[in-house]
Amino acid sequence: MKQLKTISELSYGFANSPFGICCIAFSGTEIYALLFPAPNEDALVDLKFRFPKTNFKLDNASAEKLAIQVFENNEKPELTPLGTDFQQSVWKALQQIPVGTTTTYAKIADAIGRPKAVRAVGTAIGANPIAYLIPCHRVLRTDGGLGGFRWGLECKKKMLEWEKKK
DNA sequence: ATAAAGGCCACCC
DNA sequence: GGGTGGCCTTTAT
Repeated sequence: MKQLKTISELSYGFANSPFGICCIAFSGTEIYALLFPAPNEDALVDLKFRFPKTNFKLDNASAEKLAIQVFENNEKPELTPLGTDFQQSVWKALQQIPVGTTTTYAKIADAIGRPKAVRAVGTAIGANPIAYLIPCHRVLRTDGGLGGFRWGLECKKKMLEWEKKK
C-alpha cells in the first residue's frame, strides 16, 4: 500500500456491488477511492492509511447513490486518483481498455512509452486506489496467468466474468 | 545517497 | 515445470 497526497476532508460510505460490499471515498460526485475490502477487513483503516491527513465523514446514503450510478446505470463518475506522475499515466492507460477485454502488463508498459518498465507498471497498478473504475482487473500476465490483485484473485475473477456477461 | 521490494518478463535448464 | 537475472519506480533506511 502506498500513501497518497493529503486532502482535508472526504466523505465515505459502504454500498453493495456485484462483487460484494464496496467502500467509496468521495467528495460531491468526485470519486477518490473505491475499495473492495475482504469481509474481515476494515476499509476505513485502509482509507486513513492512503489519506493520512484526511478527516472522513460517513455518508452511506450518498455512497449508495454513487454505487447505483456506477454498477446499475453504467455511468462513470469523475475520478480523482491521487498519485505520482508515473502512476497517473499508468492509470490513464488502464482506462483505455475496452470493457470485456483484457490486456497484459507488458502492453500497458508499451502504451505509456516505457516498454521496459513492466515491473514498475505492475506495482503502479497495485497502488491504484479506484478499483473497477480504473480497470486493474483487466490486466493479466503475458503468459496468460491471472497475475495478482490487491483485493484477492477471487474478486478479480468475479469482475471479469461479470463484464463478460454484459 | 543507497538499498530493498514489488500484481513482471525473457531466457535458460 | 522451476530458477535467474534484469528491468523501473517507490519507499524505507
